[in-house]
Amino acid sequence: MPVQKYRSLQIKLTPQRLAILSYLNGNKTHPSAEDIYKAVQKQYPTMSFATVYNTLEALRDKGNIRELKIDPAKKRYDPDNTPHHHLICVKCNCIVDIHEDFDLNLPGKLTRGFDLIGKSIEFYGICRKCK
Amino acid sequence: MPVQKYRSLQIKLTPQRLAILSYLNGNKTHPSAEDIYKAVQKQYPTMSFATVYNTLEALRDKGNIRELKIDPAKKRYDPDNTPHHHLICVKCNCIVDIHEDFDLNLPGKLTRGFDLIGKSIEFYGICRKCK
DNA sequence: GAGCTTGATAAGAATCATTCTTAGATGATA
DNA sequence: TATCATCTAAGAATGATTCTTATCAAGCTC
Repeated sequence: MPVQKYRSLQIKLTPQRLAILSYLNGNKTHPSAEDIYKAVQKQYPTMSFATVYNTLEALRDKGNIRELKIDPAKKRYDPDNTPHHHLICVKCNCIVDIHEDFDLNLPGKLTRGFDLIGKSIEFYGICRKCK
Repeated sequence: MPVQKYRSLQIKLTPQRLAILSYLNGNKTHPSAEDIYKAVQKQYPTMSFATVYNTLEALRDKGNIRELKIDPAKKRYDPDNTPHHHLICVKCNCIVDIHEDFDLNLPGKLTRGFDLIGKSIEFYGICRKCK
């Protein structure tokens, strides 16, 4: 596992954190804290939920992962921090990435004095499995 | 209050429900369950949280309100069920409606076998107050 | 390398929004 | 008005997340 790669995160690299980073690296499944806990626990049986949450919070604050507001029941995390959008199944809540750059700008008269930061588009539908 | 207007909802119209509907009618603030509870409690001191949730669930299932997934800490409800998007302050979580029809289509090759239902665009920024 | 300081970990308690349960009350309809 | 399905209220239960506390480890300074 390329520890080097994580140096730039500027957070202390402990074995638990490396295990979480390794699980997230290249992961396309948008896991919840519980998903991550369960996966990493196999390797570190003493892993605690608090460590998972602390690490995710640190990574989010460093801009390394995105916290998704898609599932009202729980937070989900997106390790892919290139700009992209999501296609979500309204039945099973599964999420698929959409790597397409939509040329979309908010007309100046509608910004209501906001300093704009970004945008996010969610498409809703029913996935193949749920049909 | 136009009780007539709510007949089409096909739900039993009790005083508590009418109070909730009246609070929601024309409301542009995207309230949480707690906001609604607090507001309606003034009129009905015996109102319970369960009634608020039950009513919101019924209204949502009838398509009369939208449940917003914008705030990870709590559900928020949008009484405006005409198609529109949102502009959200990342600091105070305030939400402003954007009534602009963006011509936005997901290319067929990206649908991954989903039956598409709809889309939702969120713009993020910092509002005038929070600057 | 020893000691120090800061931050991380583990375990469980605490919190908070939401959902469930139950018994009793009320609206809708004929 | 009688019937019945549904609603209400109160509080318990749930479940994700956050907080607390006591250790422990990493990385710096000397």
